[in-house]
Amino acid sequence: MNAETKIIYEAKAKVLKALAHPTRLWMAEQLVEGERCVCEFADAIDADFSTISKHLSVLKQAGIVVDDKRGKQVFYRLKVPCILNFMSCIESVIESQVKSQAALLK
Amino acid sequence: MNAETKIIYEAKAKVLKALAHPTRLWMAEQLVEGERCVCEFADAIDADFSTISKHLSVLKQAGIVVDDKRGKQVFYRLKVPCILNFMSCIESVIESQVKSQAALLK
DNA sequence: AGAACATTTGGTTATATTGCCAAGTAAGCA
DNA sequence: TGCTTACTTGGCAATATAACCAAATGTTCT
Repeated sequence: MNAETKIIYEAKAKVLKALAHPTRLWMAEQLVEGERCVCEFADAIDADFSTISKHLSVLKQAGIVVDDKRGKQVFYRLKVPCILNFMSCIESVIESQVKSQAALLK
Repeated sequence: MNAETKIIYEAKAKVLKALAHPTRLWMAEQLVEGERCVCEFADAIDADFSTISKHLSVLKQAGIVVDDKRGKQVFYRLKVPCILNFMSCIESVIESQVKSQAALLK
């Protein structure tokens, strides 16, 4: 792995890392259906407002979402909408794991 | 977000987390082309043998790879081969970021 | 059986992440 | 202008991750 490859994989990993948290992943998936304001996430998630804000900031830093302040509210939406694409793969990983564990119980 | 949803997103996040490291992501992508033994990774990656082994163990725990000991060597391969699918999306996130940054320089 | 090789595991330290609280900012309303 | 609402930011403590070294395991070769 040369220096350039390393930089590329660090960049890719950073994007994945941003999504690799249950709350952030859930928020990203919600955004597939359209923009949401921070208050809507705050209603749905049992965590401090500041925690939610920080999670959104991680997604923003990673280039996954963009924010848009309108009046008192801040709306977030997906910058690159293809995130939905990989969830089916993640789900098949989990499914395959569940099957392996079930096989062990036999 | 109810308790069940939370568990599902924790499981999904765990898979993403396993891939969210430059070395592990690179290894997973290498495996798209076919199985590799630990020694092959050790040749390509500038890190301790034990570090590489631990990374592979994280991928295994997450259900992304399976291992297969043959003689003295241990071969790893993808358990669920669709990982390639999401890299194009990650790449477009990065591309979009590069464009945003380029726009700022104008 | 003992040496050599390939890999894993345990232990430690450095660093990063998470989540809460408290304080700060910015917009709209009284 | 001051109050309230909607967030963001800073700071801190708890926990998780990462990398290395050293030691352990399992396999083949002599």
